[in-house]
Amino acid sequence: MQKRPPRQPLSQQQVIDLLDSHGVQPTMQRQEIAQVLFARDQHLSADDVLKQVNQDSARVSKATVYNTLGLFAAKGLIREVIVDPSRVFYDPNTCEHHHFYNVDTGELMDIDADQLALMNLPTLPAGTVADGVDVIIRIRNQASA
Amino acid sequence: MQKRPPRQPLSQQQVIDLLDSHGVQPTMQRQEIAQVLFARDQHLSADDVLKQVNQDSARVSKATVYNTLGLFAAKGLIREVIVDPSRVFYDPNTCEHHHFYNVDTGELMDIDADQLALMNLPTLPAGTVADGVDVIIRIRNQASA
DNA sequence: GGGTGACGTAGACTTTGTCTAAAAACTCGA
DNA sequence: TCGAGTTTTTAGACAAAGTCTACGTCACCC
Repeated sequence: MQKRPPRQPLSQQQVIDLLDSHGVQPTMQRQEIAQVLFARDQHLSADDVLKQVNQDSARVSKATVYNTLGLFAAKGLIREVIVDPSRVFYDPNTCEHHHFYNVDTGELMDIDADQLALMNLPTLPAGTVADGVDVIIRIRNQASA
Repeated sequence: MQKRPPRQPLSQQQVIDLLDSHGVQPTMQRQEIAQVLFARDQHLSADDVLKQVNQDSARVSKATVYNTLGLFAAKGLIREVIVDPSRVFYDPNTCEHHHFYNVDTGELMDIDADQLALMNLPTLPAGTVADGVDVIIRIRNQASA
């Protein structure tokens, strides 16, 4: 768990420091991807990242986007959010928090940890350690069937 | 929410009644699929169901398996569980409960609702209604990195 | 210069799931 | 029983997300 990072576009130096501090070599491609991820408080799929990174002619390959997102997640820079069977979202907010997921629109919204408390965490199965707790509140638009 | 259904293999009549009572026409294929789903307390992917239904020469097509699982979920017979980016699991237990998901093994285990309480449900975004709450506790094997 | 290791890449490939068009199976009244 | 209309099933084509492979490039170090 780390402090919530700032949400204005980061300077190149800030991005480099961020990567460095998580033990990630700050290559050009990784910096580009980090810029996109941390530019604003948003939840992006791999494909979103791929499109945004490549929209103004800077070219990063699909394989690199997937590799990098996996690396960032493994290093704790971002968090995978699994709510939609068709794709994984990546969340630059690594503070403890949870999610609303609008089934109709595909929209994903944060819920601050202090808005939703969990009581009585159950004992884990023997030989296992906790890796994280995800709470997803699925919502629908009122009008929809 | 309904009572937890029995978990011994169901008689054909029980299956027919179960489908009927949820407003699902009990065709042969749907009965076969329901038998597999409700045979034991287990979480199956669509592919698991497809294989089990077809293992002893009874033939149900892929399209029908997917259609039927979707129908059963829509009618509240089973519940979709989204924990793994690569596939959806179907849970015959529709009582309120949550899940452990072992990231190392892919194993999915139930947590009874009374083992884990949620406090302070946050207010929903305007114009939306709740559709369900999923809590997933991700766990790893102790030995693994 | 030449070796080494980390990184990036294109494109083929895999897997999960959806779609389409047609066939088969029920329903129900006459 | 016939036949029209509806529902269900089907094979196979298709789509999308993600992975893999084999190679290319670059930095570093001797």
